[in-house]
Amino acid sequence: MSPGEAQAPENTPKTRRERVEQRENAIVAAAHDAFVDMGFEGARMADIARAAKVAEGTLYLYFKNKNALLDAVVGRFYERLTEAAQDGVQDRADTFACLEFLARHHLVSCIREWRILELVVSRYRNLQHYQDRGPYQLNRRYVAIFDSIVSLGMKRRDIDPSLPLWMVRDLFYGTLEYAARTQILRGEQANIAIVIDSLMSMLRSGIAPGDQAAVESVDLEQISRRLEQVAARLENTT
Amino acid sequence: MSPGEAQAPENTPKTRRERVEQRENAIVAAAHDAFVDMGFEGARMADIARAAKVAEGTLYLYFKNKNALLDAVVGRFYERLTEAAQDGVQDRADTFACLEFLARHHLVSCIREWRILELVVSRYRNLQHYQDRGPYQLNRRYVAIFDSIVSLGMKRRDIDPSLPLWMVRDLFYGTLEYAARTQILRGEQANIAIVIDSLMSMLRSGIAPGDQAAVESVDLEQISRRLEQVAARLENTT
DNA sequence: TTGAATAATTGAACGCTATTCAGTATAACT
DNA sequence: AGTTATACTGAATAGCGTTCAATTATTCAA
Repeated sequence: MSPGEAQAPENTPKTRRERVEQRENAIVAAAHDAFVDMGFEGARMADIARAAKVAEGTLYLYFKNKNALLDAVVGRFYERLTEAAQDGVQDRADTFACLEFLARHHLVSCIREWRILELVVSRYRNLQHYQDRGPYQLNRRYVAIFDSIVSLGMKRRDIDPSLPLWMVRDLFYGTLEYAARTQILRGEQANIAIVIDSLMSMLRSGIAPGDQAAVESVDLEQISRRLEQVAARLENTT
Repeated sequence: MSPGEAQAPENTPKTRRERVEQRENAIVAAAHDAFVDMGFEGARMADIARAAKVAEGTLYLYFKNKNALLDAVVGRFYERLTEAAQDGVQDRADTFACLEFLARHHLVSCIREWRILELVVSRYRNLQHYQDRGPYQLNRRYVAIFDSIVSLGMKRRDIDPSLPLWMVRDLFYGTLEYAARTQILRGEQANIAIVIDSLMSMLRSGIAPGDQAAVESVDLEQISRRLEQVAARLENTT
């Protein structure tokens, strides 16, 4: 209100909406840290309240219960994930280049925010009514980016259209999640490049050796040409 | 002890060891059902005790705590899984035939005992000290079967030896777990065949269209033979 | 068969944590 | 300033896993 007042939202926000939002952010941030540090069960509502500088009861004015608090934390994770994925895909034309970007992005994000992913895995993957909870829709939105790349790739015949889309998706994200876990368990610094290269290689030509598809189709052409030459000579001779 | 005694362990087992074992089985069975029906958190120790016809305190004589009870339930799951996998692999020579068997076995088992798998995912995948708990070793033993198939496949050059073994493993089991979840979420009856066929196809030749490797290598042989025929005739003629 | 010694079992009591709610303080508006 | 509506508080509640003093069953020597 006072004209010279600098817009410093961190100290004394003026509107009610701002105050509420700021408090919600503080709570979600406190919950994020508590969950990451202690896991879902290990994090106590009392701790979260203290960290957010709020009474325990106040948490329940902002979130129905501990699960809803987790939904909020995980929701923000998916928002970050989706935004970055969208950005990276936009300026890439080639199907496999897009897939490689998405793979690297997913892997790096999963490794960086591994504790969040653990929460997702352990608290959503086993609930019948997961589909009713917030992060489900956000997950759909994230995955939709991948789906559109693959659909387009199938139209372009970069990807075999007879494969079910969901199966390609399960292979892609299933592999990446497992690979991320492997990297985490290994400790050391994670070797992103090897994972991505291997995955892309397997996507392009399977697990058989020597990238046969490419190599042999070259041979095939050469041999075919040679056959025609020989056949032509034979026909000329006789 | 008494000579005419029929071996009926269900009613009045004689030795202490038998009694203890029988009770342990009853407890694990009760825990299994409770976990499957209600999930880990939903299942109450009081319920399990009642179902096993035992006092609550008795559970703690047999298992250190609720987690140890889960370890026992999951341990038995892995034992079943490993035994069947071992059996199926034994009488199969071809690398890809083994992989296909393992894939189908894993997928079918995961779908059949989905609730158990949910427990595994939600309670082990996020613990730092998972490696200390019982089921870790059993999981290793199970996965070792796959590893030995792939290692042998690499020696035989059925599988590209430059791929990291762990990466092939992550692709295999990551894909199958995600695919199992997809099948479960879809409801209906699960379509095992499509999952397995798609996976094997992607393993053999990636996601590119036309199964080129296999098809073209057959063409290659045919053409090569034909070329020799023509060449032979040409040589005879000239 | 006895009876002491040992082992197994019980269930009420404990501690811990998410959640609630009656009471209190703060903001909004006239 | 006074009044109403809104936001906040933290002690009280309830439900669960876990413990342990008391009780019952089993073993085994005499």
